[in-house]
Amino acid sequence: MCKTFAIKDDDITLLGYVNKNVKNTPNTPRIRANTISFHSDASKSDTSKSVEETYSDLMNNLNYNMEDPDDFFGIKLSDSMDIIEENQEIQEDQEKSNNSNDKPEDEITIEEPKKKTDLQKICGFQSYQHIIEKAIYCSEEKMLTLNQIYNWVEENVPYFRDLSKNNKSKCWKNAIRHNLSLHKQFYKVLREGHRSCLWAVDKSRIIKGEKTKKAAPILPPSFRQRSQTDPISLKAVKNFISENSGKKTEAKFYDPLISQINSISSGNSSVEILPQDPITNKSYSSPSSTSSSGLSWNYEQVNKDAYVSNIQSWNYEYPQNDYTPNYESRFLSITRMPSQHLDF
DNA sequence: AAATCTAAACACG
DNA sequence: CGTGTTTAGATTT
Ligand SMILES: [Mg+2]
Repeated sequence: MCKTFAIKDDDITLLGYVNKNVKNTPNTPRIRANTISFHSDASKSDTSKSVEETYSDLMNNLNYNMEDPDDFFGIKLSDSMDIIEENQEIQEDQEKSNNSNDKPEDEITIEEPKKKTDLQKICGFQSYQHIIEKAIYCSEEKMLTLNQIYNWVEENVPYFRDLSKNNKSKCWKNAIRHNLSLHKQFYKVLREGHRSCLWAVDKSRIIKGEKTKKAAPILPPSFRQRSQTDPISLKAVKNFISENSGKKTEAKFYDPLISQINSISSGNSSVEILPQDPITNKSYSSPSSTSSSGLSWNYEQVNKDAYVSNIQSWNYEYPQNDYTPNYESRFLSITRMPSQHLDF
């Protein structure tokens, strides 16, 4: 169902910024750019197609209305221009704040960072884990409640304090909770008579390379959420095509059951069975493992009969939740943007 | 490939 | 509704 044509040539990687309503992080827009992916209905892995072939392959498998040449899957060319300008502003702002970054007065001792991560540049801590550890280590009892961690952060990390002042604490507080729960070095100390627990740190609880087993998801491909990266304007695509005429593309095939492209391990799939998508009547192969969110898992063997009967029980009503199926499979998306952009 | 970030569903008192 | 647990897609390293 999904086929990714990554443009291979190093010199033609750039299509443009499409970053306005970054769907995946709507509250924290940031810059990105880079490879183009054509998600189409093509069913086989191809390599070395020309850009033109790739494009026509894409279009032949898609089903959409081209009547408005300025409108491509909800994004208007004019909006694309706005997007570029906004991104330039964002970049300038970031450079400015980087340059004018004299030491904040609330000095906290920070260990010499090994890596300069984005978070490091923004707030002085390498990751949320580091922030939480610091907060807990700074406490008398080496234990804090969630709310005390929030408070420590707001008192000691100007960046997050400012976010809170502007009513934008939802994301980082969520991230704190997420990290507390997810990472094994943070453990709970229950208290009698209190609703919430204390959190403590024990780094020896970290188990490196720990894997989680998981059953293969049983959901019809058509119901699976598609990439959330932004669609781009048709005009931009056409420009790209004409500018890169004849150059070779590399097609990467990936299983429709799994949407995180960069995590699919090639392993020999024990799950050859697989399903035909009842809508397209196409069949797919499945990778044996994927990882996401820092967790990795191996798929358990899927029983064919069970799988088939599951398929037969699929319900093709349009669901009303967020996981709206996208039968058209028509997204043309851009991911991983580098530092340049193309004018279109 | 692995780690991290952002977002959000969901449970529970 | 605040606290916790999880899943997941995107991004960074
Ligand atoms: Mg934990």
